[in-house]
Amino acid sequence: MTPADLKDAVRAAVIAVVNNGDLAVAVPEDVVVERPKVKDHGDYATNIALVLAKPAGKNPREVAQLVAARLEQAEGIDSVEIAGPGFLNIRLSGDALGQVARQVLASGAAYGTNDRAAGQNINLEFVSANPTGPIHIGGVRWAAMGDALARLLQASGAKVSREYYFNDHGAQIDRFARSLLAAAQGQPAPEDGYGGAYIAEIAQRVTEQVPDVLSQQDPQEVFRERGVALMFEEIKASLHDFGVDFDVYFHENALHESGAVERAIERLRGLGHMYEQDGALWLRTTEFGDDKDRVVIKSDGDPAYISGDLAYYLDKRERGFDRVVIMLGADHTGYVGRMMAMCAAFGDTPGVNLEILIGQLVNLLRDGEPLKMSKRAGTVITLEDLVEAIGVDAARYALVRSSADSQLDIDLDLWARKTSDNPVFYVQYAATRAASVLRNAADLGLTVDDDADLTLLTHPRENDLLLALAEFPSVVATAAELREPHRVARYLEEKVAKSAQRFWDDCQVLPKGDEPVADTTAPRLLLWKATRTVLENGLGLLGVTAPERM
RNA sequence: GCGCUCGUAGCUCAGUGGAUAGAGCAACCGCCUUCUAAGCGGUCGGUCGCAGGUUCGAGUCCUGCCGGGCGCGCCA
Repeated sequence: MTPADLKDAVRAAVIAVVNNGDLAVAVPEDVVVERPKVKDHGDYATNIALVLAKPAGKNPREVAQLVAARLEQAEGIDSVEIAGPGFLNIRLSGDALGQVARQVLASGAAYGTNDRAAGQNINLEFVSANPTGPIHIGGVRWAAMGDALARLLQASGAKVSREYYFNDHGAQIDRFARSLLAAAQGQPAPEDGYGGAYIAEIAQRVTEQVPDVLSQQDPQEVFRERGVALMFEEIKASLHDFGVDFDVYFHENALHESGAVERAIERLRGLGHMYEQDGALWLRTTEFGDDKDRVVIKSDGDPAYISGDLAYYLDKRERGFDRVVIMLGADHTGYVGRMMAMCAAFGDTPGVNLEILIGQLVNLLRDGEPLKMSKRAGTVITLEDLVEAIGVDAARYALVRSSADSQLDIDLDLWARKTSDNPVFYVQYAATRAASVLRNAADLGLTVDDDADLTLLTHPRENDLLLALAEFPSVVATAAELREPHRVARYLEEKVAKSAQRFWDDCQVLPKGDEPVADTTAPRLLLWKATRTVLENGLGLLGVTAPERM
């Protein structure tokens, strides 16, 4: 009996009461079944009676009694109590709960997947850091969270394309090229240019590739082209080492070279949303809620930055994506209005066809002090720095375990620690304990028996753990739907790992010394295997490994 | 000034309108001759920034105010 099964049972009970003529209401499509906070309130609770009371014109406790009487008859349900204003507190029969472990094993690596987003074709763009330098800490949050979200959406049945928008067009690239040239000539960085050791390094590599670069006719062009390519490879490589690979690396330049920008502008012109003023071409975004209209082609004839966004959005839609999701840093909050207006100008629905997720900034702390970053001083903290300090698993976990809405402080000392203070180690330790029990069992010649008698799992710790495992699919679905991967991390930590550690502490599994094999050994082994499966699957969704031993 | 966002325990953070607001850390007290003590149990700790409103019910939704962050260019 999973929560989903229980929902069906509750709904069936309501239908029965309605068909019986005792209740005159429309049966809701979805009913809420949740784990009560207080243990005395049973395994699950539903507020269905409170929801139906008003439309039914009865008081909630009356409705509760009608539904409870039916629900109590359902298979797998031990008891239903009416509590408080009209909650139904439900207790499952021991066997129904134990079945969860068997279901986990039957699904294996697929346990937790769901079809809530089936049929959606999603384009997920994230990181998209400029190719003018290494990926710094701001982009890393999205690398971890975007990749986790992609995995979650896929686990919910969506088709997902991970995409990286590579801004290799425009003035910033010129500044980058000038900076490389200056470095190669042994001159200081230009006033508006980029500094730091990586500039010198890239300049050096370009010089190695083209030894006579400085005597060529247009050396800056050589530095631009080769420098961008080298930076691009470096960014791709460090993301790959971080466990993040994209399906498409889209070059902004392509939009300008292929005529896609012009086509997008023509489309909008045809829809009547473009106008000329002061020698520039404008998009009337105010018509769609933006606070000012936006210049698309500047009066000097050059395309403004937004022109690329127009063409890029249209391109994504034409490639067949019905949902375009873009993850941006807090320094891009000002974009949202114009992007949504643009989406509407194309005749699409903002919030559905286009979603923009904004993530707040990340601070790194060492010895309780924030690490200050300065591009000028070259004290930029990069993805590699973070990985070097705490490792890929800890970095990814730290970055996804908090809501993107809140600014995040990452204490490097804490996350580098190999103790239980460090949340990722806490979860991984639970996973290794599960692995170790299974390994030790195998050494004793005990295999996991799918037919183990699960009614023997009656200990409160076993009960808690089973309830935790049963929640996994709905946690995955919710996290995907709300675009909140942190829900998975919190679930693994606070529900699964916690329950598993307690289970370990109170419920011996394997015989010690000359002890005979206990009746509980087989069902407990099965429960451990199910636990290991959920931890593996859950950590996998976050891009974090589940080690066999530590 | 306008817009977005955040404000929950000493600290870092959970809590998609439900019951007595949770977890980890920190502090203090316990539990290892036996499957990993890298763990477990317990104590302490809160006017959910403030004030109104909506609701049977508000940390959650609405309004105003206070405080922090970010953004408001024919830059990209």
